[in-house]
Amino acid sequence: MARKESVTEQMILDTAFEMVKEGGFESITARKVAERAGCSTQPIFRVYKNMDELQHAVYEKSIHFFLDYYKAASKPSSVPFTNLGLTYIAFAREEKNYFKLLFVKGVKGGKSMYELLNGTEGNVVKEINLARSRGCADPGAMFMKMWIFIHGAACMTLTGDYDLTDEETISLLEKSYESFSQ
Amino acid sequence: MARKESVTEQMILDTAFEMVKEGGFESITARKVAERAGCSTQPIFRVYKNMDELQHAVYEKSIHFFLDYYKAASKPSSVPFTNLGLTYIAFAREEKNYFKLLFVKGVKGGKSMYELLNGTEGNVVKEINLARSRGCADPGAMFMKMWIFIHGAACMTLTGDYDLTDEETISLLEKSYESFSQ
DNA sequence: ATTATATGATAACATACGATATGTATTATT
DNA sequence: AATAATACATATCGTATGTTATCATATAAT
Repeated sequence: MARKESVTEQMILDTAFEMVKEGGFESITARKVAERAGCSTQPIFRVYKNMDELQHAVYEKSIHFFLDYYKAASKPSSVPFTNLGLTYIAFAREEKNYFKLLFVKGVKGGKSMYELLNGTEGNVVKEINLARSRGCADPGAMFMKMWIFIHGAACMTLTGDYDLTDEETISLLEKSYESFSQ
Repeated sequence: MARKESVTEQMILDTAFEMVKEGGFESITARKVAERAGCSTQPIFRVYKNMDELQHAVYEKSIHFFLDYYKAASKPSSVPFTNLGLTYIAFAREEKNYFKLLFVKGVKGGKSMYELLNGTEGNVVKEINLARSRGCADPGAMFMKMWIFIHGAACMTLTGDYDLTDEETISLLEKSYESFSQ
């Protein structure tokens, strides 16, 4: 009875998501997404009630993107929080616009930094438990200090004020953990 | 011979600058500035060649605003960098949009974080010298570590992930300096 | 083959933006 | 008072945005 769908929700969402990588979250407009997807603006508003809905979908997809990014990069932890931190900083360097969207801008109704970090795998909890098992007296306070430091480095990569290699970053984080342990 | 000026550059700049406080840098548009200043858009483009010029003037004024803010809040340093850091974090909490403009967004052709911090008074250099005089072996590395930490706390106040009192912040910064000294 | 209907392209509407042309108001000089 | 020069308001242009109405079309069910 009905005409076959030729522009799917996946195509629209993927297109919008890709546009964020280079152009940032603000670069998503109905016309630009349509042009890049090779269609008119009509299918966008068929699938999504309005642009807010599409933006929210892109935000959610960015969350999964980060969690996948972390999963792929995660190695067995040597010093607690250093691996999570290294990945976080690398993500800020390599995926600036997604990092901004998730951890800097503070989207309306978005998830908190802790919720994002902990994810579905309980990453933060795991690291906190690791710290405890290694004799850290107050793993929660340790996480706070380490994360302030890690987030600072990540944000400074955005403005070009932090530019260390992964090896240097690892060394810096391990030394910091040691310092905060005293 | 000529008509008297009733809309001055100061009025326009002050209006635009005030608008940033609540609405952010992006809220500055020719029409909104004009409405708030009680004039048409014409005087804006008489004084400034285009909106880019006005934005740049607002950016410069924001720099002076930060430097004045720091000057007013600066106390004799106890532990190096803690006072500068406390003020920086307080500025992020109380003047979110100016903080974003100066230290997060990275304006085209804008000053680097270090340039802004050091300002006309050489604030950073003073703190580095203080650290050296107190026996710090590598004051430059100490500044880097301390500032990554301080910037992290400041950025986390923007998203509500850091919410300590000034007293707690001072204590945290002093302990961090001590930790990094080991 | 016909028909019903969702799909999507075209075009348009309403709004907001930077920027500018034009006419009017105002002021100092003559 | 007349004149010239500048400032300002009004109106407008061109563009970009979200959103929607119209309509041709493809396609599955009959």
